[in-house]
Amino acid sequence: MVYQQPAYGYANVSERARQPPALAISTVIFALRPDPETGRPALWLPLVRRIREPFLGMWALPGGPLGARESLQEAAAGNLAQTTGLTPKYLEQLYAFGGTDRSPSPRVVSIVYWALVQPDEAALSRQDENVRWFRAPAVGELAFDHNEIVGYALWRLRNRMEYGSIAYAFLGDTFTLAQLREVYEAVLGRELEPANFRRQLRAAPDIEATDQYLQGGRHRPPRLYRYTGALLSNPAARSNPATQPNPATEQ
Amino acid sequence: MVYQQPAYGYANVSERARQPPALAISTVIFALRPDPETGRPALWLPLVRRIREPFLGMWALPGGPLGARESLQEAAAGNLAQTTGLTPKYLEQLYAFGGTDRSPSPRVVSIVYWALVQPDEAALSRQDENVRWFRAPAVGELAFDHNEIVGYALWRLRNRMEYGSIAYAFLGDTFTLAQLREVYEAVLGRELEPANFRRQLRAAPDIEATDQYLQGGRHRPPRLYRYTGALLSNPAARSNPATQPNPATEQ
DNA sequence: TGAGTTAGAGTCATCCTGACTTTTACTCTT
DNA sequence: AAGAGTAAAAGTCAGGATGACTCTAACTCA
Repeated sequence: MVYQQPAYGYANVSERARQPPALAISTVIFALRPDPETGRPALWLPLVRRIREPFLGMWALPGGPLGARESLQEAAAGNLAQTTGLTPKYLEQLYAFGGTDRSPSPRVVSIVYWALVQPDEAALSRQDENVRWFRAPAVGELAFDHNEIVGYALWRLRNRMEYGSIAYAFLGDTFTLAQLREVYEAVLGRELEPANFRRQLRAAPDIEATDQYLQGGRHRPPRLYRYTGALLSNPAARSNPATQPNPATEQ
Repeated sequence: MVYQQPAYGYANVSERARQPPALAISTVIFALRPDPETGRPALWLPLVRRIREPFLGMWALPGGPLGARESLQEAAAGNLAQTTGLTPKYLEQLYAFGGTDRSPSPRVVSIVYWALVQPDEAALSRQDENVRWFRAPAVGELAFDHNEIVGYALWRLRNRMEYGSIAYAFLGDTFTLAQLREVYEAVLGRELEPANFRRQLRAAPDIEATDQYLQGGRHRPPRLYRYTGALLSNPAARSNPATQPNPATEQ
């Protein structure tokens, strides 16, 4: 509205903005760990403590700058490994947050990723003075607009769960149907009928029964299953719509 | 993996990267206009011609830099109005593209939005030597990675259409059920049963029958309807999951 | 050996969906 | 003025999916 500006020009970015906004990559990490009260699997996420101003001492999402030779995805993965020691099974872009008032003085645009890790991996992760796991969604007051970001990530997680193959990212290579159901229950926040859940999963195409059973329980040993489908849904990984035939012209 | 880096530090961005990546905002705009062959509504999108290197002369998505006092959303809307003269009814973030090789030399991270406009508005939009509408998905070879971006936007549009209240963004304030069905057909690329479509829409909560009828056709005049629900689903606009009651503990 | 526990299969009424038919209300042509 | 043409709107029906529930199988522990 103010600028007299040619139609399109990346090259112009630095000409105009004296202080171009800084770019940061952050990640919301989710894992299932037992609830201290009920003992049942529940959602947790790790946060790191700010060791400099602004918001010094407060908890925040792990993150950092974008390396010159890293893609956004690589930056998220790399920074995650550094700050928390985690290498997630699932890592996908969540949203780019770029409000003008989300950080004092130098303006920061954050591209936020969200990750899902398996419980055993989560148990290995570093935990010290500056890294701690919190039970979602009760994470207290966070630095910047990170409460809003965590809320949005939770919403997306639940949304994806309803029509997506995302639950398997919380689990190991093989799993019982009860374990898979507990993932759904923990994320969706409600109980599911075990019998109906089993029926639906038997109809799912890319879940495959192994010939192994999980021993050790005080009851009939459950069969182990394996997921054979794909997990990620990046723009690069999606099926290409442009090459699909037009059904309206067929038949 | 290489950097020795404190846990979290936005302030570090400029210390390390000598040339911090430039930030650009682009938008994929969709509108329904008649197909020149069949005359039925089809998907179109406007592109602008590059007037400088790189990719000089090629078609590209409208876009530009991020103003210092603009949010990302405002930047997308403002740039849209400048380059194409459009003020979309629906405007939402699509994805942030940040591969290291998507633009020659200075590296550019693009935060891409997607917009839906009504046909009458689209007809008003500027169209000249440097702005032209293309029939999706046949847009030819575009600058940068914009073919990939358009493909992803199309995929998202179809995905949203299946369980979303997005179709109304293509239409005016009131519309007939046949018009709404044509929107679905154009986007999904297949024909729908008019009778079943009607039944489903009668069951939808936020679609409301007016007492007006569209005259002028050579047949029984159809009733006009109005959409009363919300369109956008930004992180800010979503319903907050943390405040929702837990269904498992009810009843 | 029997009680306890969960796995896993099966039953049944109900809702939703796709495919189709019928009736209504308008315009255009003869 | 009457009938043909067209699309709107309502109705019908079979099949599939879903939610709630019951019953049997297979293990462990006291």
